[in-house]
Amino acid sequence: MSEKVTIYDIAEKLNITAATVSRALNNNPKIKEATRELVLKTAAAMNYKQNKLALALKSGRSNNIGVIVPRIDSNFFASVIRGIEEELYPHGYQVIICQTHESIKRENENLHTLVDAQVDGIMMSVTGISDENDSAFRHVLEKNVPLIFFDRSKHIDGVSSVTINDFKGGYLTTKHLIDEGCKAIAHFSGDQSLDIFKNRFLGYKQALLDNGLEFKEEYVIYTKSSVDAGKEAVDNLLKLDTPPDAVFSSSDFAALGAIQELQSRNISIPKEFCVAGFSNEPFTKFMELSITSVDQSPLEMGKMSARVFLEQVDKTDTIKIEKKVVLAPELHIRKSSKKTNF
Amino acid sequence: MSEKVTIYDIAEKLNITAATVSRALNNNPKIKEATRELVLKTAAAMNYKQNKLALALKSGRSNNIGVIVPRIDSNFFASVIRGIEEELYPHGYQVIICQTHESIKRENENLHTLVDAQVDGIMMSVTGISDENDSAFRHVLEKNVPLIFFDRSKHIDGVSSVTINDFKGGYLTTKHLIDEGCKAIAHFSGDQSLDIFKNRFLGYKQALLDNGLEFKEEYVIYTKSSVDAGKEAVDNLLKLDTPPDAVFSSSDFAALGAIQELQSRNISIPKEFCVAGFSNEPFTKFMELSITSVDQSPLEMGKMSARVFLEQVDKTDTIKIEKKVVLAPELHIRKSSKKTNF
DNA sequence: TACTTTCGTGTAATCGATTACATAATTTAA
DNA sequence: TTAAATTATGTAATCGATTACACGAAAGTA
Repeated sequence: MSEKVTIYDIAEKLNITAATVSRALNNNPKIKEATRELVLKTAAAMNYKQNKLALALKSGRSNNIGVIVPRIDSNFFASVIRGIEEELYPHGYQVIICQTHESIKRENENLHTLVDAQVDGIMMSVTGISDENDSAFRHVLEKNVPLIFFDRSKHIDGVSSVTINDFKGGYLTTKHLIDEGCKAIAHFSGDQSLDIFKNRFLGYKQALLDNGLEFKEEYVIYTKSSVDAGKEAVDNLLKLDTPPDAVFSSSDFAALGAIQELQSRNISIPKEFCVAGFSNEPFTKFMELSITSVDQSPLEMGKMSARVFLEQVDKTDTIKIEKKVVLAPELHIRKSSKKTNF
Repeated sequence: MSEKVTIYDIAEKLNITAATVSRALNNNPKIKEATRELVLKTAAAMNYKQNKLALALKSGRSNNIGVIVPRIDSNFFASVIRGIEEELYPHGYQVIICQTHESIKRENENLHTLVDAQVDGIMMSVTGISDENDSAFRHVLEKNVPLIFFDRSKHIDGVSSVTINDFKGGYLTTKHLIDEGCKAIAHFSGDQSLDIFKNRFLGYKQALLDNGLEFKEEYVIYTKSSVDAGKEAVDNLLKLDTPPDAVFSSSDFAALGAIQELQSRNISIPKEFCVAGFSNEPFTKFMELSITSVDQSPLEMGKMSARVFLEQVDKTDTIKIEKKVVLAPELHIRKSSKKTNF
């Protein structure tokens, strides 16, 4: 059933050598036109398909690129991957997916596996929990495999990145809450060893200071990105002597939890308490009480990452390119924080 | 920078041949224990890494599997892929992602590309729009590449599938609406050339008949899976002489659209009108008016697909295996359809 | 005509690993 | 002690494509 046809089979049939067949198929200029046409016709007739594995071995390029994300079943990461796939499809690259589940060990394994599989490039969102050990990343770079961080980035020489301006995202959102009249704004942060959470926090803080509001350490709560974590965080905030009247959450899920908890206590949103999230998860706009959130344009981020990869992949090795692309965040103001009239 | 170490380098250093090195590394029983240890030690010292591409060429197996989905940025498909990846990770397979965007042309291209890349198996959710041309699928089977359909399946000899019992899902949901006292239940369906939509419809119809309700053609509306489509569909239903008092939607998004449209008309849910969806998208449980929906256990579906693949991949070619796994749907009853007390 | 280019194709090495077969080394049996 | 059996290793082909180099034939030049 369906014997594999090789260039040797074509060569034999035409009484020429495989070298000539290869040249004809690759549009090598030093081949007679008549021969080329004959080979092409015969190849088509015999249903020849190039063996990519042989090509990959010979060339050292697999035409695969690897993508490493904490998990794929999150709207954000799935959208980024969609963008990557769409941008790379016309160039003939296949996208290999790896998940870390926020495990450094898994991240390192994935990096090594991808290098071993000789992918032509790696795009990833790092798993943050601080590890001093960059050896897996260095291993990638030593092998001259282009490495690109998206969203969650790290400072490593030779690595390009595509991120959004998280500082600005935090700033804009906080400023918006201030403009709505909020006086005591809390913040849900994530693991600040990750730049994204650090910068959202810094943007938040700066917006407070620039607008004459006091920054209170007790208003900053470190939460996981989950509904339950959001509930618990609000619970803690409301126990304070002077509880806040708004929260800017680095996570939409935590923001949702906050809203659910506030509603269960009959605290009116946005009248008594405003809530804003981050990531613009689909549900934020679907809710009846739609949730204000910062869009990270994941699709664009994926496409941009792919473009950066394409730029790097064919450059001569001599010049080390390191490109930092920063996308603009976009604040979507919705009911959860809009006190003033629509 | 980081020369690639091959078995020839190891052989040279130890004054033996590459064959011996290969055997030692592969735990071939006919190698002297001392030699094996020496090779292993040397390989480790030299930081040897097996070249997967060479192995793939020699063995004809790439250790990659392909997954084709309409789009990746849907919670359902992303979760299935997550399941596949997690199940296959311990077995050393890498997962290649392809999107069709519901285009048959793209689907066929992807199938050919994956076969050309010599993946060891393909798992996919078909793009339904009726095409009589099964040649791409047959091409896969001729090459002896295990092919597994999940969720959206097709009847093709030699192809295994993992689906849920959509008929039952439709039946259960409709029965539930009847039990809540609904007398005139409408249905939003999708492209019925896809079994999933056909079967949900049939389950719906059967539940009506089994419970003495009239089946009305005019209550069945074919919609896209989008919020706007749901709004429009409800709009049309309400124009009928005897408008329905409930809808079972094959899409959560259309169900959401229905709810939004009903609410904008001040029709009370679930008191005057009940709504149920399908897929158990995350937002259905997040809404204040949470939406009744059928869970398809996508994670389990992915894992199961992977397991079916693993069963098939090593079987001798002589026996043709064709496994049909049908998972049970699970109805999640929520506020949008729960008239009676909680 | 004789000599140099140019053109088209063949030869053979290469990418890195695996493995059937051959052979050398060692052990066992007689 | 010698033949037979066993064990460990080497030799070389193979997977399928690409490509530097060699070479014969055709074309151009003097």
